[in-house]
Amino acid sequence: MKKQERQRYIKRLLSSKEIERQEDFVSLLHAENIEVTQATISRDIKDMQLVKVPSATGGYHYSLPVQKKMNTEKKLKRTLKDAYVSYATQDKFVLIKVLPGNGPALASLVEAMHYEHVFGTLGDDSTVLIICKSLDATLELQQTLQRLLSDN
Amino acid sequence: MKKQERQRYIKRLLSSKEIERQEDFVSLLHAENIEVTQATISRDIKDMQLVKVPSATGGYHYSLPVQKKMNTEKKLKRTLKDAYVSYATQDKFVLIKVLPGNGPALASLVEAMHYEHVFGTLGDDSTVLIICKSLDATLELQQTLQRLLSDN
DNA sequence: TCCAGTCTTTCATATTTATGCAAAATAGCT
DNA sequence: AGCTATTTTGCATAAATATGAAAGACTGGA
Repeated sequence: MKKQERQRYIKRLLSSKEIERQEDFVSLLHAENIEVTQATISRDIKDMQLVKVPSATGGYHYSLPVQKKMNTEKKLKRTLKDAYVSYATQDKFVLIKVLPGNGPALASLVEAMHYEHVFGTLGDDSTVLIICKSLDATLELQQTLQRLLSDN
Repeated sequence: MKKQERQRYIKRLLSSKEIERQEDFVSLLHAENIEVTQATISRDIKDMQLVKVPSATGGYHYSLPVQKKMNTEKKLKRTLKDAYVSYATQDKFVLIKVLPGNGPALASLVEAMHYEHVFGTLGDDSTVLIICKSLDATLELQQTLQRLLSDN
């Protein structure tokens, strides 16, 4: 499946870069040896229901749809609350201990959130490692997680 | 304040109609005797961080920003959970009883959600009345509220 | 009141996005 | 494989959106 694979790439790009224009997708995909035109990207965006969000800083960037984001956050919250054991941070890392078996699920939910600040995520049976992009980012992520854990 | 007032109108329009293009704002505002050009709307949209969402049905429509929506829903959920007493529906109405003092807050949160299906909302000290646009709409709203009440 | 600074709007247009249509690719059949 | 139906894509361009620059409106002094 060609289209699906491309859309997977698109999702990945969403989380890794600030994408301002559809042409950006075209070039970034080009860099990964995927050739498409802006027209196709426009249709992908419609398919995937991505939105172009005016960012606080004055620009624009594409982002996941509202609905999906809400659902994912909901699941993430539930999983966190259900499985959370403890966490620790060091440098740009956040390490979350969870009940056995919950690591992969939690990791993939964190990934699905496409957090701006997260560089990568990795989950084994009972541990999730989140690598942030900076120290500040780590702090922010920590707060986000704390919020999810504490709030209704 | 001219701009702010206009932006207030824009928010109201958001909830009452499916707005597909910026020009739609221009005409709808024109109908309310507010004259603006598309350029201004474009800037308002940037200011207000509205997004153009590809809807499931194939079209597009403008909508409130992700962040705001998530925050509002969160508050709504909390308020519902905290203050909920009972509810009943009849025709296109949903009547929610809440603990004294919580009506206005709940009503304004419901309004802030700009639910597609809601025609109007009204809250006194301990009651919120939501008037839907159709019977189906009423059903949907009921489900939405139920979901908010029951889920984590 | 008059002015300087700030903010807002429009006009004109550049930039970006969406889409009709034809071609190409893909998937299902037999 | 060979054929047909369906899906996906690119091209060309229409449609929609964003924005520089100039003009207009508003603000708080002097």
